[in-house]
Amino acid sequence: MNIQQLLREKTAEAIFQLYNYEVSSDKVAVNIPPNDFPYDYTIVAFPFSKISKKSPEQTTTELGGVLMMLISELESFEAVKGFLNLRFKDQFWIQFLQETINNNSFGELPPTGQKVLIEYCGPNTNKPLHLGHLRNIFIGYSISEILKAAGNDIIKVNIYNDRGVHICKSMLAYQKYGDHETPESSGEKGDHLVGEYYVRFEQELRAQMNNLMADGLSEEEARKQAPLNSEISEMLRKWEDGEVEVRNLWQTLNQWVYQGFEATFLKIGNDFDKAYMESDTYLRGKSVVEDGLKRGVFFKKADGSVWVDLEEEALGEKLLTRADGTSVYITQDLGTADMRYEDYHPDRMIYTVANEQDYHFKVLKLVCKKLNRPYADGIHHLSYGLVDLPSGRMKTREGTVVDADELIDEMDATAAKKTTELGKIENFSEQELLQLNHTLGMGALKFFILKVDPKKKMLFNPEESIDFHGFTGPFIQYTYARICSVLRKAAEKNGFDRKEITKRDRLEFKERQVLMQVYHYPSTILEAANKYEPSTLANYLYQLAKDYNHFYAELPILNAEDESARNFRLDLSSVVALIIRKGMKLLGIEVPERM
RNA sequence: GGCUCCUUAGUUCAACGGAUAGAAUGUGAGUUUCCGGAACUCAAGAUACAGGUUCGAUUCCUGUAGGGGCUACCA
Repeated sequence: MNIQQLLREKTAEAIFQLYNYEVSSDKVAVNIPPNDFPYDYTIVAFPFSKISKKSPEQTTTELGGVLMMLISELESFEAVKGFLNLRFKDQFWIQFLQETINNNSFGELPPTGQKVLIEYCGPNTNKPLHLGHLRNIFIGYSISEILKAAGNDIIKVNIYNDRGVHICKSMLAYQKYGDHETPESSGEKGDHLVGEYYVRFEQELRAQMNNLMADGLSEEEARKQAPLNSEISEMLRKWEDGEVEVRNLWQTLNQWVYQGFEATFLKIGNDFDKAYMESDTYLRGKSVVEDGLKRGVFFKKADGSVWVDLEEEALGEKLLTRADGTSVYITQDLGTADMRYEDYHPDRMIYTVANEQDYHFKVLKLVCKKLNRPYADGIHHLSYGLVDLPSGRMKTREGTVVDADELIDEMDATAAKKTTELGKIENFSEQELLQLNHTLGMGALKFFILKVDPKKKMLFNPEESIDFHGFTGPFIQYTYARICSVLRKAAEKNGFDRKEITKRDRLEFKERQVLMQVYHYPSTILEAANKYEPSTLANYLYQLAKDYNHFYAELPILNAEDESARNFRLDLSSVVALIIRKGMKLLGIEVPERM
């Protein structure tokens, strides 16, 4: 059993013994004291002095005395005010290492039997991915891996927003100005090529509007009257009617975009189990709305538009289909949700979508409930904060959007520069060097993003390149590479056999510190999974690497004072390396054996 | 305007209602011929403001100031 769990239960037992009073064990606070503290755990005993009707010190002391009798692994305790500090025997921790060194599945939690479907990425198919998508993808991918480690079955899905007005914009611009350009002929990545036509459309539209506004029209009027706008509406109509020429154009451009996206996914090490297309799900959504209308869950206004009344929930009235019968955003989501449930019957459906859509997902869940969908309660909006620039939000109009492919290339280049400067890579082949720089560049980028609590907005400054020192991915990767180096040397010298059981009778402070951090790995996985927070794991791994580096700086390993210390420290090192490798993997980050 | 989220060192991020609010970066000063110096050590530096609840508040409640988001028959 987990120590903190044990302490909670034994504390409840002790309080009952002492004062004949029942406290629920999950209300007992067990903390981990500050890092340089000589005690392992702290029980907050202030609340018990009300029960005992004695001073906090006295109550805490009495509790400590009883716990010493109830838990044989305890070595000592100390009562400071209402804080009960507990120290476990060195032997307890040594034994923990011995068990862990032979446990290949350390940190993999038992199966929950739950099936979880997680959606992330969700791009429009009219322009390339940007930094915002990267945060989304890194969070989505990492949470998937973390939930897997926590014992769940995971289905990772993408949703392509592949139809609608915005898609027609790039199509129309290509039709007008494209001149049969292709990714091959232009040498450009498909998503970037299509994105250029999207921008081109906006420029041309702007020009038309400016002319109209010069004639005295308001901006709003100009937008309505611009010829390009009616052409867009016409194209959308043709698309909905399935007109062959438009559909072919649509297919062609979208294929280019998908190929571009795939190339990016490959570079960042991302993959999906399935992709849904809104062009497939929106019709289904319409029939969901019709069905709800028949059942009286929704209502129709005089103009023919369909609404749901959410006044009771203080969310107002929400449009579900337009007066002309066409679908809106939420219509598609209703169809998509049904299809996913049919496909997989998941216990939970997670939507990784930015917090600007908090309202939308509240409504979606509520509407699903009103429709009595069996999956309604399992809907969870994994709402994350936007990535801001120093100037504020990224804006397409102002050209401040940070392109994903460019950023990835820059990270590789920065890594290459650092690697060359440090000059530790003599024996690397060209291929290995490229691989290493990409590993480090992606490690820096992913860690930079994932170390921040997803719920919070975060800031990215394009002027300053992402750091490789301090609280970073490369810091942890370096720690791993250095451990590998030590283990290699140990193997060369004495043929160190990890399976040999470590014998040790007492611990140095730094050893104990690392060991305790190792101990907390499984509970960190569980916490990260429950809170949907890769940042919890990222922070943990950084702390582990830091603790290890302190240990490494202070105590010799290969030249340890005796054989048992040497073997023990090698065991400890290899367990830390294992956790770093597995833990970073859950963040989507690889670790190199040399760097 | 209505709803909602946020405000912690110069800067970027931490802290189940618990001890002296942690890191990183930047700044200054250092690291024994020692297993990898992308590391380690030391110093200075912060809870927007005013109340309230509590043995105890960065955390919970109320108000003020400043900022973000939503408030489309866009997605």
